[in-house]
Amino acid sequence: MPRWKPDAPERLRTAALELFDAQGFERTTVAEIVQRAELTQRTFFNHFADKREVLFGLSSELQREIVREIEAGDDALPPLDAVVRAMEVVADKMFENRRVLMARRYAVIAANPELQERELGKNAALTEAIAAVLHARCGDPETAFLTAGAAMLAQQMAFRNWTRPGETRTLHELLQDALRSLRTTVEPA
Amino acid sequence: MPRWKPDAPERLRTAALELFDAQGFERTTVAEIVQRAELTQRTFFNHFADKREVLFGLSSELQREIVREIEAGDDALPPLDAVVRAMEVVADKMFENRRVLMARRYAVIAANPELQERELGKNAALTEAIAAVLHARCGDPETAFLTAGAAMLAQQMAFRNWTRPGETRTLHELLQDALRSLRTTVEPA
DNA sequence: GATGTGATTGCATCTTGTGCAATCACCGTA
DNA sequence: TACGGTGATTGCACAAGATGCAATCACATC
Repeated sequence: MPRWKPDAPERLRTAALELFDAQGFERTTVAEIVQRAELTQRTFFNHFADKREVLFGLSSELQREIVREIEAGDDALPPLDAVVRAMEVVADKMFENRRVLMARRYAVIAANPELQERELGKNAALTEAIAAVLHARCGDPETAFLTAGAAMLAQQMAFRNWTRPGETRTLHELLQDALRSLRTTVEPA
Repeated sequence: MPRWKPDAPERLRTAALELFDAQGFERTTVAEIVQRAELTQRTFFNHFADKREVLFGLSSELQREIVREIEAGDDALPPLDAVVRAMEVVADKMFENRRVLMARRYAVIAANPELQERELGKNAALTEAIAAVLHARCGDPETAFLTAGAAMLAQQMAFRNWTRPGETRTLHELLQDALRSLRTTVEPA
């Protein structure tokens, strides 16, 4: 007989998502989450720095993968294309098979300002990480930052569309579309 | 004899900035802030939704002004130029004369993740507001969002440089530079 | 002089988040 | 088998942030 039921973090994550989905983030207390997961508050805060963080377990892995993919990618590609290409690869690997889950999670985040802020923070960290890789690879930090920011803009747009109900295209395709749109939008008249 | 010393919100803002600057955001309690401002905690939370918000008094005005300036601006300009132009005008009006104050505030924000998240949230709200104006004016919401996002990217870059110690160019100039860099960066090879 | 308004306050209470010490199944080793 | 170390979990006390509600009282209005 094991001392504890296994995989506490995952139990907390699913309990939290279910409750947030059902009653909203603010009207859900950590006490409720840990009760449903059969754990204690102290354990919750052992695994997650704060209440919001329970929704962002994938983001560090996402960042690692994208950085890795850029570094492994084609050196000859223009930087912006290289980054978006990496995003496409990672999207296929990490997102396409969990579309409904991601959409549910995204809806929860979209419904709450605190969670949106956290999401923006994660995106900003990812932007910096991408900029750092580009800086190391090509040169000038400003160009690196702008390239990373532009890629993230395309990613945001693609992701929004991907989670829209009724949308059937893959995130991969939507990323390519978004990059094209971005280019024609920014292009000097 | 007036019942209270005047301008409670402003007293809270300056007290907070001074303390955050001196000891950092996390090591400053609301109790300390209100003591320095000769008010009570309850009054603090009457004026500001939370502890962070005390640093973001300008952002609603900023958003109003930028939106107004876009609406009043030259209709013939390409959208991205129109937005950046509006930002330049507002920068001249609201920022150039408070450079040191803005830099101090920015340093405080840059030193704390919670404040950075709030800043990102304000930026996102501004992006949406700009996108809404463009959407109303030109058409397609996706293009509007990408244009707004691109302009904000340039703004972020310009602002970073503007608050760098030793930088002497105006935010206006830096915005134009940033837009040029962005265009050459995103441009297809 | 009576009355209503609104900024401020006090108090009770809830929630989030942290530090610290204790528990005890599990694992490797003698 | 016995023994000791490890590490995930827990309990408890407590600081700080945040909210609801009722009370105060200078000021403006009539």
